[in-house]
Amino acid sequence: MTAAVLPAEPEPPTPAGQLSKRPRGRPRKTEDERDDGNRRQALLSAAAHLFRVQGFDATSTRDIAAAVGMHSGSPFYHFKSKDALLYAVMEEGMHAAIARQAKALLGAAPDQPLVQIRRLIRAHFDTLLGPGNDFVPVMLYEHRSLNARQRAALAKLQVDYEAAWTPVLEALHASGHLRAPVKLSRLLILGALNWSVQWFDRKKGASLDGLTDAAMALFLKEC
Amino acid sequence: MTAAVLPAEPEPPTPAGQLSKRPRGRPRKTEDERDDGNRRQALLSAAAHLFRVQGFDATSTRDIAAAVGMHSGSPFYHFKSKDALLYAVMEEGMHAAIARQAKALLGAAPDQPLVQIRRLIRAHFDTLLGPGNDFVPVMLYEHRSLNARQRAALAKLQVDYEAAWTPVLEALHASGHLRAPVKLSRLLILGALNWSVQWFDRKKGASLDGLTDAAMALFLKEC
DNA sequence: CCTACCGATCGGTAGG
DNA sequence: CCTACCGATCGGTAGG
Repeated sequence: MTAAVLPAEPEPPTPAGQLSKRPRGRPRKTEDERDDGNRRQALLSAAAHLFRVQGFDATSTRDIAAAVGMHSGSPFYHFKSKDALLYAVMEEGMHAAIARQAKALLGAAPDQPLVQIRRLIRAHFDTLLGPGNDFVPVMLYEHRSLNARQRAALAKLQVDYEAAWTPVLEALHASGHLRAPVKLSRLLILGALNWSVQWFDRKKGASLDGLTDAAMALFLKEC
Repeated sequence: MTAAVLPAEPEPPTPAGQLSKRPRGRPRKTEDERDDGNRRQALLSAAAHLFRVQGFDATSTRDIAAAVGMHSGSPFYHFKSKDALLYAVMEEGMHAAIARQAKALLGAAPDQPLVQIRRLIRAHFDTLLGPGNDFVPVMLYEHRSLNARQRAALAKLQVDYEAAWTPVLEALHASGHLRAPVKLSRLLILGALNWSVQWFDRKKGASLDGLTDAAMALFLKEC
């Protein structure tokens, strides 16, 4: 976890129409301006971690505030509701996942679906199980706590993410490496990977490469 | 869902210090005493359904009481805490799952691992997706809400359940139908199946047999 | 971003 | 199983 224990001395708010003992306007951070979007990002990371470990409902906004050295009401200065914070965590997770996936596919030629699928799987494990990657697991397991509007917005990102799998699976189906229908294959494969969040233990020394090998061996035929 | 829609007419509250028009004491059930463990079971079913649809934290004990026509404090006559109710739901789910699995395996000869795995998969889909089977999905997705003691007790049942898969997967590995390591295969396969709870839609006309076919085709080699 | 606080909800209980 | 209630927690806010 990266949440600061000692907060960077947040400046007291200057209320509307009232005298403040401090200079008006944005306080001139002498040289370093280390807390611009910084506090917001700290809240996001702390929330992602706590939501993942304890669950959304079991985590109070006070917990999150304390994790970054704020007081109980302060998170609402950055996020208008606990829900909005949850949504922001998930959105950031999906953006990172899509970027990681696109990057992974860059090195694989389109006519090598076996290489592509391996990279997709490996990138997915990274997103789920990589150190500090709490954001997507939260999305997978706290989906229900979103309202309809938020869910719809996230669904678009998920469609984008999963869209990358379809042509690869179709190529594998055509070449005989995949026997099950493409759509069901995608659902079952992603399910198998997603479930790893429940049992994978980083400390037990298992490697994401080993996991990827096993998944490849399980899902793909040799021809 | 089996929760009564029309609750059994919970009598209007008799305010404090006022005479009740009804006889005191336990009402004599004329002949049938149809609600011995009956109310308890009704609570279990209603809780399983609500926990599955809304989640454990988002379901209040008042919701559950209302679903079976009780008043807010009454569930605690049957279960000493909300946690205990959750645990009871999961335990009942696991007992049913183990029984269903054992029954499915009865008809398959030990030397036919392809038949056995198909039956294991089909029984698992039944447990997860069959009509009215809310209990095991609750177990899969509300695990975190248990305390350590309850989690340990359930873990034993899960070990029992998964134990049935190992010899079958070993036979398939030996015969070349399975290429990935047995233990990782079990984890990945069960994950793929468990995740179906997230996307399977009974109304869309998909059949559990079709799903089973797809899973077989995805996981197993032809030889 | 802090202080001080509110209103609502919730699990649980005593006593019948 | 109902009545009446309590104590605690929690998301959120006004005002500074």
